[in-house]
Amino acid sequence: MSGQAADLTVAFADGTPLYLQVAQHVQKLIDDGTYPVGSLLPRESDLAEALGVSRHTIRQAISQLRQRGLLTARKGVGTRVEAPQDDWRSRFSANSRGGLFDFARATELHFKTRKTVEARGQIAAEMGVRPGRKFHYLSGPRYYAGDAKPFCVNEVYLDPRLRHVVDDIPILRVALFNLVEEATGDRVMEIQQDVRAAYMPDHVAHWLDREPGDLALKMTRRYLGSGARLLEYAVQYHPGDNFAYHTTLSSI
Amino acid sequence: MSGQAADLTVAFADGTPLYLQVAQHVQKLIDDGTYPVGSLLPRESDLAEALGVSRHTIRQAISQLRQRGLLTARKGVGTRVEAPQDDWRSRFSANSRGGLFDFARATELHFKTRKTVEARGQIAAEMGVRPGRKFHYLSGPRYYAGDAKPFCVNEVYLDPRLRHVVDDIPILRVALFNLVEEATGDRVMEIQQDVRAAYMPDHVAHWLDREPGDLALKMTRRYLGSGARLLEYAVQYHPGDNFAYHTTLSSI
DNA sequence: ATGAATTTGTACGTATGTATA
DNA sequence: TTATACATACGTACAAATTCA
Repeated sequence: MSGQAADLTVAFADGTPLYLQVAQHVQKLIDDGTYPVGSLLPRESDLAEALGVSRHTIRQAISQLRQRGLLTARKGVGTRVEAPQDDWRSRFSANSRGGLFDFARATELHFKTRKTVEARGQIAAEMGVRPGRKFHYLSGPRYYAGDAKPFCVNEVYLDPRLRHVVDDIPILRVALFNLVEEATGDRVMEIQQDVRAAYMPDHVAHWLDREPGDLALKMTRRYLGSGARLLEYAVQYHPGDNFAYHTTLSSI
Repeated sequence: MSGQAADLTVAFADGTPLYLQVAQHVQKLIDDGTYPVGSLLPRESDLAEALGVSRHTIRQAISQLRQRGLLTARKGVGTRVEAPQDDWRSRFSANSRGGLFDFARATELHFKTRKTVEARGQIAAEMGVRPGRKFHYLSGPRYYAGDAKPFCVNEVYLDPRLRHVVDDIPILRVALFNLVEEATGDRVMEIQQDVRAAYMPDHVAHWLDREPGDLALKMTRRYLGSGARLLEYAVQYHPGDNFAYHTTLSSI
C-alpha cells in the first residue's frame, strides 16, 4: 500500500541522538517531496528496517514530528503527512504571506528607547535565562509603512555583543533576526512564540494612545540559535480590543 | 535520597491506557502534597516497582506531565515537581490538526449547557455566517483527565442537524470535529484559529472560579469542510493570568 | 581531581491490544 | 472475517550527566 521506503540510507552523524537524526531525515524526505503532504508514510516497521534502527526509535522520531504537527497517526491506517503550517521556514519563505519575515518588511519599527538592562525576576524567567544576565534593550512603536499611528509596540532584548548590529539603525524595516544571523554567522534554528493576554504597560499605552491597564495581546518570541542559545528575545504588544492573532491550520 | 515511594498502590480502572492512569495518579500525589513542589519524584525504577508497572510505562506517564510543564527532568539528578500555576508554565500548544486531536484525547470536556441559539451580531460576524442562522450550542469546563479543577471553558456551535452526534455524550474525550467528520462523511479541510485577549464572561468565570471581567485568552476556531462550509465553531476561554498559547517554529 | 554511585536518556527486543479497511 | 498498522506494555542493556565521597 504505502509503497517502498524509498532510499532511506543515510550516514548518521554522531552526537545527536539517533531518534532526532531520524526525525530530521524524515522531515527532509517530506520537504523534498519524497513523502508528499497528504500521503502516508511507510509503516513504522518498514521505516525501521529501511533505516536500520528499531521500531522504537522510529516511534520516538515520529512522536517528535507529531508534536510539531507535521505528522498525524491513526490506528489501523497509518501516519499521514500534514501541511506544515507552523514550520517557520514555510512562514518565512518568500512565497508565503503573513510570516514574520514579510511582516517585518511591510512595517517599520521606530526605535525610541535604547539602554542596557539586567534580566531579573519574571522577565528572566520568561526569557529562560539566569537572572542578572545583561541585555541591550530597544523599544518603540511599529507602523504599517505610511501610517500615521502605530499599531503595536515592540521590545527587543539583544546580546550586548550584538549591539553594533542595531546601533546605527533608527528605523528597522527588516526582520531583526536576519541581521543577527548575518552578524553572528549563527542560524536561528527555532523560534518559540507565546501569546498571552495582558494589561497594557504605561510606556506601551503611551505610544499606542491608549490607557495604561487596557486589554492587550502580548506576544513573546525567543530566537534560538544552534545549541539552543538565545540570540534574541522580542516582546510585542497589540491593543486587545481590535487585534487577533490568526492562524490557519489546513489539513492536506 | 528522595525517600520511599509512599503507598502508591492503586486500583487501575480499565479503558484508559495504563500510562495515562499512572500520570493521573502521580498528579494526584502532587496535588495532595505527597510530592511537594520543588521536590524530586522517586526515581523511575522505584515508581515502576511501587506501582507494579514497567519503567517504560512510568516514563510515558512522566512524559505526559512534562509536556504540561508539571515536571522537569535532568539526567543524573531526577525528576522535579514544578509549580503548576507558576505563570506561563501552563501553556496551550495545540497548533495543528494533530495537536488538537491529541489535546482532546488528553482532556475531558464536560457539557453543562445545551440549547438552540441564533447567531446574531458580533457572534455571527466572528463565525462568518449570516445573522439568524440557528445553531446547537453546548458549553462547559474542560479538565485534564483526573484533575479536580477545569483549566479552560469551551463553547461549541454545531449545525442543528448534527445535534444527535453529541446528544448522548455528557463528557467528551475526543476531538469533536472527528465525530462530526464521521457523522457527515465530510472532512475538515481547514481550521481557522484566532487568539485574542478578552475579559472573562460571567458563566466562564463561574466555572473557572475567577471573577467576571478577569483577564482571559479567548481562542476561536472555525472548522471548515469541503467547499468552505462551516461544520463547527468553537470558542475556548483560558484564564489570562497564567496561560499562554505556545508555538514552536522550528527548522530542524 | 578522580572515581564511584546515582538517575535519567537512549536504544534495542518482544508480545499483545485495538481501530481500520 | 481477515489483514494491516499504530498503540500499549513488558523486558534488557548501556550511555551520559550529575553528585559526592
